[in-house]
This record gives sequence, C-alpha cells and structure tokens, in this order.
Amino acid sequence: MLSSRAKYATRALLDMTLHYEEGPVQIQDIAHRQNIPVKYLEQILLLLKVAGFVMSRKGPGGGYHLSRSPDDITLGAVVRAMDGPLAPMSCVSISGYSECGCPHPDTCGLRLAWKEARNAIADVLDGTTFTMIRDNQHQLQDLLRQDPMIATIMDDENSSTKN
Amino acid sequence: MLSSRAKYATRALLDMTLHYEEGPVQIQDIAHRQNIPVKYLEQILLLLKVAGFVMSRKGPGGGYHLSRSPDDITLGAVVRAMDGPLAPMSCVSISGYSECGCPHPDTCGLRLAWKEARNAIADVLDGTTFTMIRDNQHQLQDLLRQDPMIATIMDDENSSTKN
DNA sequence: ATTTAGTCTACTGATTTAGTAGACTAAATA
DNA sequence: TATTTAGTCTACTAAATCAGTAGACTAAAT
Repeated sequence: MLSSRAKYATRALLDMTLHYEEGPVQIQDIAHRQNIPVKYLEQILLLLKVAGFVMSRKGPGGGYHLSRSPDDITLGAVVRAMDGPLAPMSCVSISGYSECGCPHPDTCGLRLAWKEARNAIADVLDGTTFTMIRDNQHQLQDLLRQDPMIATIMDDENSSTKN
Repeated sequence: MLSSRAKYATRALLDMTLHYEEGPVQIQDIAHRQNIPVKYLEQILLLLKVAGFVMSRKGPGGGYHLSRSPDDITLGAVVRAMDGPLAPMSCVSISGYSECGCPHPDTCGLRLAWKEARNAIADVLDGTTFTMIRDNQHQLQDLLRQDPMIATIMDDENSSTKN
C-alpha cells in the first residue's frame, strides 16, 4: 500500500493538471478541492518541487503550477519520488540487491518472481501520464452524466474480485 | 515494499517446497537454511497454518509440511495472507472503496490507474506457483553451475534500470 | 517419565507515518 | 515603504506498525 503522501501528491498533481491552462493555483485551493490537510500539503508540494514536478511563485497571484506538461509526468515517477522504489522486495531494487538476507540471492527463484512483479507494476505506472489520467476522468464524468445508474455497474465490471 | 513477514513466509514455503517429498521439516531447520530468526518464524508458520497453507505435527519426528501441492499455492495468496490486499490504494481494494477521501471516487481518474496497477501485480503473483518458483530456481542453479561468470550478466539482463 | 517439537501470549524498542504549529521570507501593490 | 499575500523551513508529536524476543505451555513419541 502506498503512503498517504503519495496519495495526496498524485491528487494534487491531478488538480494542477486540471488547471494547467490557468495560472498558478494556491495550496489552499488544492487542499480544499482535493480534501487534503493544508499544512501537510505544503510539505508535499515542497517535495514535489525538489523532485522537479512543480514550480512555485510567492506573493499575491502566486501559487504552484506544473513545471512541465502533464504529458511528461508519469504516475511512476511521482510514486518513486514520494515512496521510493516500486520493488516489492529490496533484492529487486537497485539499492538493495544483496541486503535481503536470502542464502543465495544469485539463484533465488523468488527473486525472479519479485522482479516480474516489479516490472509489471512499473510498466503500468510508468506508462500512465497525468494527461491520460485527466482524459480518463473526463470520460468517466461524461459517462456518468449520460446515465447516473451506470456507476455501480462500472465498478462491478472494472474491479476483479481479487484484492 | 512487502513486509519481512511476507519475505520470510515465502522463503519458508519455498524451503518446504524443496523438501516436499520428505516428511515434515522442523522450524529450526527452515530457520537455519533460510536465515530467518527462529522465534519470529514460529509466529509466521502459525499464521501460514491458520491461512491453510501448511500443517504441523508435534513431538519427535514432527514439524511442518505443505498442506497441499506447491502447484496449488500461489505467491499472490501467500502475500495477501501476510500483508493484506495487493491494492496500492485503499480505494481499489474491496474493503475500502469509499474511504480514500477523494472528492469523487466514482469518477476518479487516478482510481482507474491504481486499479490497473493492482491487476498487473495480481496477474503476476496469482500466476506464480511455488512449483514454478522451485523449477526456476533449479534452472538458475544449473546455469550458474555451467558457467559461474554468467551471474553478473544475468542480473544486468534481467533487471530493468527502473527501481 | 522424558524428550522433542510445536503453540500461545505478552512484551518491547525502534522506526515510520501522518500530521500540527509556528516563525520566517519573498513578491506584489498601494 | 508598509501591508498583505502566499510560499518556506524547522521542529515537534501522537499513534501505529514492525520486527522481533521471552517464556511458559501443550501434545506426541518412546
């Protein structure tokens, strides 16, 4: 499970994607719209700034805006910046090959499986840009506007029974 | 990142898969071979027993053994039993649809992406049995035995640069 | 009766998480 | 230049979780 830091960060970036054409958006506005504790969001935006996803301007009319096109920001990059490697086990992240304590990491069958899992998740998250997320969201909203009853059906169809 | 509980549990089950034909194996033996703290492993094996993956026998000649074929035990099932849902966010696990705090969960574009990520990871882990893990491990060992220099190359080829 | 081996419960130290609080700095503008 | 606006930076903390450790107990075999 990803941290709430990652959850809020991605929500904030989606919010800024939705307001990308307008000027800078203020922390308070993002916080209110996205239901995020203001003071916590401040810290998270600072992290996103250090990581190069957003820029800021102080003073009246200031606020935050994406530092590049939402087409060039992937979910994977953001999650890594907030929560570290996507790897399910340290032995398949660059930083921690030999630190897993496994008796024979070089021939470990589990390691192979963890690697596949990491690659699968990375493929999805690195292949998803905030532009795509925005477009998908608009499509969902259109669908729901046409037929409000579709909501529950959509959920049943899209979610597998597996947690 | 999965817990060390999940790490040890999967290592223990792999160990029991490797000794599946023999009788019960003792906690101490698993712990020594797999480099796991004995007292911690006790607790984990109890969890695995409750979850139905293993059976135990007390007294001399006793120990633990798989309660069904390693062909019928998947990595996904074990990870869920140890660490809970594979979902990267609560909003895409059965238990927590509406508890994410998102303003509009039903049309959330992020939720769609998290769902895809969860399905990707679930496909890999639910599609990997302990028989497969054992066979892969044996294959790796054979390769390494033939050419000890291949180890580093294998690692370079198999791991993407992405964490 | 003794040994062997799993079972059960409680506890603990360390770390991380998810925030809160408050003082400070820079930019705009009147 | 004073004031307001809005981001910045540092410190702190309550609660939860994690990764074990400790020790007494139970059941099976001989």
